[in-house]
Amino acid sequence: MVNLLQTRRLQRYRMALLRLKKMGLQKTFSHSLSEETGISAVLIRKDFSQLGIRGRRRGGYNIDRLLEQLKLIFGSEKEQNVILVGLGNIGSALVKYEGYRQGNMNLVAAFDIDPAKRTRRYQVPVYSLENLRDVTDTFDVSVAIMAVPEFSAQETASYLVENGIKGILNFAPVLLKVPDHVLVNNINVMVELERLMYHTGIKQKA
Amino acid sequence: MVNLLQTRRLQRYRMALLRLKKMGLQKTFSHSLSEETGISAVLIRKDFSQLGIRGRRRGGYNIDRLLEQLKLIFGSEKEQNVILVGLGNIGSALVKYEGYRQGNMNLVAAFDIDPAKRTRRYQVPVYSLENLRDVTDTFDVSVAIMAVPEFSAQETASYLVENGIKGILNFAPVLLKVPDHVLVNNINVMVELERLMYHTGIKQKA
DNA sequence: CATAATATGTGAATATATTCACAAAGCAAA
DNA sequence: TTTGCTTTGTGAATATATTCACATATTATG
Repeated sequence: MVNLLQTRRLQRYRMALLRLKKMGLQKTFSHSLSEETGISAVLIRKDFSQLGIRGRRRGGYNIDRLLEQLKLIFGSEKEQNVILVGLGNIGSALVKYEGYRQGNMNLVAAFDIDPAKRTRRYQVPVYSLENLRDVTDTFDVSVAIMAVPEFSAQETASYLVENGIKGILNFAPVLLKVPDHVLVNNINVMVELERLMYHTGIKQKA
Repeated sequence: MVNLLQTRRLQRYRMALLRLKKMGLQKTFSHSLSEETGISAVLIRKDFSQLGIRGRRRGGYNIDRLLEQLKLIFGSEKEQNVILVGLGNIGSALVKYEGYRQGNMNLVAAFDIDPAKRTRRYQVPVYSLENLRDVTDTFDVSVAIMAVPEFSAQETASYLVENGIKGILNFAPVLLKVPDHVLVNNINVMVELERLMYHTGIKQKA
């Protein structure tokens, strides 16, 4: 019912709506949202319409109601637990990050092969991957952030999947081979930078 | 000529090719690349064809030649300089990151408003944003990584643009308003996590 | 040299996503 | 209550991306 492209947009709507709400607004219009999100007004209306969210022909959309309905669609009233694997540069940054709560998430544990990393210096307990199953069982975790080096990425991913992980946020620049029921989202800083380089380069030539 | 969708794929090809090369292979086939990248073989051939890259009707594609041609298309033989703005959690991780060189990039300086951050503890000099123009002029920088808090993101972005930045890799969860000639790429960890949550949730219900 | 096998290359068909164009609803004001 | 303006909601048209189907080139082999 809701496809991948849409989820991305829905989140943009949500973020924009939260911003507008914080500014004290109570209602909004497809055009304002468009302004705020960069998504065309028609498309916004189509999305809402398709999701069964309806506005008023002149009064626009009620922000609170909208947020509520988006929350329903995104599901997960209850907080969801996440784990983090790999405490390198990116991993350590993510363990210090404080925004999980805001997104209704909770980072419950981190994992690293290096015993030196497994100290109490971090905000969450750090374990060896051997303890993975314990943690996933205890906290009912199905999503993992994976910030491990490229060479061990596939192995780690397979291990995570074996132990019940169904969603992986992967920072390694490799295409992970996982079963169909597992979803991988990739974040690759270098790739994004290179794309910028390429396009600024093009502009110079033109 | 090369659209945004394609650049993403081209980079995947490049990464996969580098991997294959490292494994000692000299030639490859659209099917192998498909296996490696998750992109369909036909689409790969179409892409190559459209870019004027031709293989042999039976021998497949020569990896070195392919890489060379991709490099030509991506342009930028010469190293490009990048700056980093904001030394919070993510910023500090990115300043420590060592992979820029590999992508033919060079992180030349970082910026932060907090004077305490402007020490020599980091691998690159850290300045106040007042010195931005000096740095961009000296190093001919047109791309910036922006890892600043949400509330100052728009302001920072505008300032960067005023000072000649044409590409921004933005980690703040806001849609930046920039002139048409500026390209923004967003990376948002929370959004990606939420999408995973959403989809693993769906699977549970189904 | 003929034949079989393998991959590429590409026009046509299909699928997907987005915009256009406009009717219908709702509010405001005369 | 009528008129006019605004904004939603949506079928149809367009644009974009991907796959199908197959002709064509190339190599290997008997």
